[in-house]
Amino acid sequence: MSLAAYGADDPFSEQPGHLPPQLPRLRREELLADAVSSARFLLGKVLIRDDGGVRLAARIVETEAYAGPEDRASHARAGRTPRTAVMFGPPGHAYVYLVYGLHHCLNVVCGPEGEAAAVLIRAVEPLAGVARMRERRGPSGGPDLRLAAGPARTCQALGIERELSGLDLLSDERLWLTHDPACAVTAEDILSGPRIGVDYAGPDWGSRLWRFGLAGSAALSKPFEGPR
DNA sequence: CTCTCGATGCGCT
DNA sequence: GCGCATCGAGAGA
Repeated sequence: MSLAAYGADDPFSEQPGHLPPQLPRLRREELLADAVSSARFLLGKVLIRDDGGVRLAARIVETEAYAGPEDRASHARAGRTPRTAVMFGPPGHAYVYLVYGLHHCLNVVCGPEGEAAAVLIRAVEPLAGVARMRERRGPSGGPDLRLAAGPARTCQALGIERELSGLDLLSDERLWLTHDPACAVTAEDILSGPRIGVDYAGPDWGSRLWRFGLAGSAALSKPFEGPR
């Protein structure tokens, strides 16, 4: 994958009005599958953010699957509430929430309408607009490749907060999902492991290997255990 | 390197 | 009122 393809090395790439390469958006039918399939599918897809005219781009390298109301680790476990209503809607919308009172996390709603399945975006590799991401992350941002190595770091780097919850990632002009062949991932490069921070869900739902990551990426939020 | 702990807002039981 | 799909600073080894 080359940063140059996104104009990251172009000093004009972060000026308002700069036109990014036209990558095709994901289509809604591509997100109709269950949460586990969708979590794997989203690896290698490119998230684009229009941050007040500054174009940010990042490759998704880590995800987690959340099944729906029956999944004791999912926010949908309490049923449809004002906060989680978007999860019960059609696939392709963003579900953004505040956790621990200070951090935001981004999910992609997937599966048929009413299922309330979703995929948590846990880490991305910066592709364009790295200077802006660094500004947003502050002095503890670390190396470029680790600017968005975590679900809350991803939201902080991309300027994603609750006001964006509910937007349609397949049509919105502020945040959307695209295909880029240069960023594609093959099945044998996908690692899996237990979801992070969901022990409260009990031994069954808490131990499912529903966290997925791109082998070899320096942007993973934490290592995956075991060989391959 | 690993571990512990505090920050902090709010949705839901 | 409880408890969180996290992060970063600081201490110790």
